[in-house]
Amino acid sequence: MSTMSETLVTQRERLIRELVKGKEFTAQLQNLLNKPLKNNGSVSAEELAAKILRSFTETLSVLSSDETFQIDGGDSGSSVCSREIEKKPEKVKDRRGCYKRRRTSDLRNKVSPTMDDGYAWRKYGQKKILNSEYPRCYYRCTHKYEGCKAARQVETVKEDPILYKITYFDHHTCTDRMRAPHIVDLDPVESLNLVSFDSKIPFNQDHPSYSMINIPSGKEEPKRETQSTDMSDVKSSLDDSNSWHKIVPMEKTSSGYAPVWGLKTRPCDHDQEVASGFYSCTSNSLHELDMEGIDQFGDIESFHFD
DNA sequence: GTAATTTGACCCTA
DNA sequence: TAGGGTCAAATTAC
Repeated sequence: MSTMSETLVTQRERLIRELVKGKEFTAQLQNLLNKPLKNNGSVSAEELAAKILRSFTETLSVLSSDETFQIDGGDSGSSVCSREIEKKPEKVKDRRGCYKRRRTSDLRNKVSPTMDDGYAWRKYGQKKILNSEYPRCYYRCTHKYEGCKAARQVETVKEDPILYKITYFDHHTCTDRMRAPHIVDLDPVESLNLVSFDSKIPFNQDHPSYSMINIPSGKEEPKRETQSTDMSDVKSSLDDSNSWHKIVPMEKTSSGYAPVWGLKTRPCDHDQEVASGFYSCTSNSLHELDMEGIDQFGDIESFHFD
């Protein structure tokens, strides 16, 4: 018995060692990728990639060689257990052991004025949270039963009830995006920053935290207060000097509110690069939006900037 | 009829 | 043991 626990400890140590190595190699690779022209002389990107691969292969081999660490083929969060199939005669099913709590390591947080990120979500629960006046809503990907493990939790931000705090778990393995904007294919946390078709605030409401085009979409929430179905309305809304702000969500910063992002290939003088290839512009006078980029369904295919 | 949402119960974990 | 995550029957919407 003690031999078994000793083996387990050894296995754990190996796992931790390998994962730490993998993390270090990844950090080095990231460094290299940030400075592709300035190789620091120590290791090449190829070598690092090979090391990372070896490290994770080793980790996986440890995991798969021991029953204790068998990777659960099912859902990391909830799962339908065999007990359910056994159809107990009791009115209340015994669900003990039916699900595991979702792991918290692979989660991403986002505060957004909109819940919509282009994916199709199915709500499966809602909970009142202690010391919070707003409930937390639980969603999983509509394609869960096709194997997609993505899930998210949505909460109204206490300090700013027009905003949602969205926590994403796992990544979509399904490819279906209900009505995704065709700008770039990013993680939901990123992509929901780009364009949204669903908001808590009616178009033109003068709230400091954000403003954006309220483009009609195929499936709307019934509670929508206003929506424009005429693209000329959208275009006219772009004609004023704040047009850029109309399509760019504003984010709380230490100095007030600022545009969060913009997808541009060519920055202007006012721009700050907020991520590689992404610029946020704080000027009011600027870039004309090419409306040809918006198709008849309201999907934005591309933006053209002057 | 089917799909989505609501909601109370169940159960895991800190 | 309380709080929170998930299940699943009931209800609602389409």
